[in-house]
Amino acid sequence: MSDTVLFWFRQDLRLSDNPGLYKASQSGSVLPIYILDDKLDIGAASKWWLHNSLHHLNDSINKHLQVFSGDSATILLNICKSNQINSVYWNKCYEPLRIEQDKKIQHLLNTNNILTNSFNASLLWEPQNILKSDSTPYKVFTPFYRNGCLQSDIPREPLSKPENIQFVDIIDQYSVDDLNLLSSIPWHVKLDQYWSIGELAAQKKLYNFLHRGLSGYKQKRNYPSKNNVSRLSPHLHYGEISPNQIWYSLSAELIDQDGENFLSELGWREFSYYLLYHFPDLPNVNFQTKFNNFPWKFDKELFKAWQKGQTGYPIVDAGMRELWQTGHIHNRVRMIVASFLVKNLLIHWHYGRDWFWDCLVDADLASNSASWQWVAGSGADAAPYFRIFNPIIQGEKFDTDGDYTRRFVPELSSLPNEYLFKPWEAPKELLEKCSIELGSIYPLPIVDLKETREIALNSYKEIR
DNA sequence: TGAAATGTTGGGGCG
DNA sequence: ACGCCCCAACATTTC
Repeated sequence: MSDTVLFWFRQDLRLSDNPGLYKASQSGSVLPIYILDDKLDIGAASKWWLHNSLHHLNDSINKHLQVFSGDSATILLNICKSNQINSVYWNKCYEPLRIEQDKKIQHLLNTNNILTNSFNASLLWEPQNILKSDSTPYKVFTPFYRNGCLQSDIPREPLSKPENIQFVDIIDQYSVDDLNLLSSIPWHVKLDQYWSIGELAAQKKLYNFLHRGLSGYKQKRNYPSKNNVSRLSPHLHYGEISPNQIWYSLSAELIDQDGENFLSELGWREFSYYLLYHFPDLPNVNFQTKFNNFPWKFDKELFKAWQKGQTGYPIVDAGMRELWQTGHIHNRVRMIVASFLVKNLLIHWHYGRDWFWDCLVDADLASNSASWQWVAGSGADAAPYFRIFNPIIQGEKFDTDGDYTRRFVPELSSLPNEYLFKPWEAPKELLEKCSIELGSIYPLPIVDLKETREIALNSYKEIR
């Protein structure tokens, strides 16, 4: 007769390559739980994903998942006490709030004679292990990745799914639906058609990407109408797949230029978590403090136009509408819409951060914070502030055939490529022929690119 | 993982 | 043949 141990699912909603679950299953019968902690801030689209992911997880363990909501520490202690459990397993999270919480939980449980066992299941390299020779953290990606990560221990090899886990149940618990992760307004139903959720879906998506998307990745990943990006980010966020599984899925012959480039994107994910770990203010505070004096403007109407995809710049609007419709934006287009918000509308990156947080199915504190700071120019190893994307040129360059823009801005679909990214320059007759009335069916540009670019550059001069 | 301004070069038209 | 201008094409600098 083995003891019952508790396994606490968090951002690791999978059975394969799950070090905590693997160990737990070797130590006794497993009580698998999920707690929706009331201190966690989760965006609406991400809640939708979580709702579905928990259902998939529950199905994969024959409905043994026990679900709770409230204060993690209190709940854990209560479960352990009322079920005579004296050992708890979980995989670590690396966000500041979690780190702080976990420390307290560990202390609380230990002082109640309950053992705690935690593992790394979500990072290839733990942030505290990668430091410069002067034992301070890296602040630039390339040396972090090349000299730090790649010269350090090779990533842990993925574990198989534990066999024959003995699950135990308790009575009187919530079901996944009781967590109320879905909004009562069914706005999220539109997302259903775009995503398959859960561990199996993540594995399939990786497999498809390796066979159909990886070849030519380095160059083709910049084109939003091509299928050369993995779209694994939401699966990674909830740990339906581990970075280790992705890392080791590239066999030696796949590690060419394209493969290296793809793996380095995992490196950027590591870098974001690394920065967040060493600089816990990253989500809120400019990494480069000189940006604290930047003369941001805030115009509610301009911001709304950006959110709704009504800026009058087709590639920007396509991106913002992709976000609203699908919960996702292609990475190239993320940079374009973000640059437009921060450098043409001169709106603080916090506003963009918050909108993305609510709308993205892959909303992730580390990646979202680091990436907005990158675009704004305020981050570590960020894009220089004066690098300002021109949405016309970016559209012409990266959506050459216009397929992406036409898909999300259908009111312009009959416009020839020549004018697709600058419809206000099209001859009157052509616009009429295409039934496009600018200012009603599609907006005129809400700001002038040249003018706002000048203001942005002059503002930057002020803070230098 | 920029874009615009400025500088340089070289071919062709022309007197 | 030569100088001059124009300007596209490319390179470099600047923001």
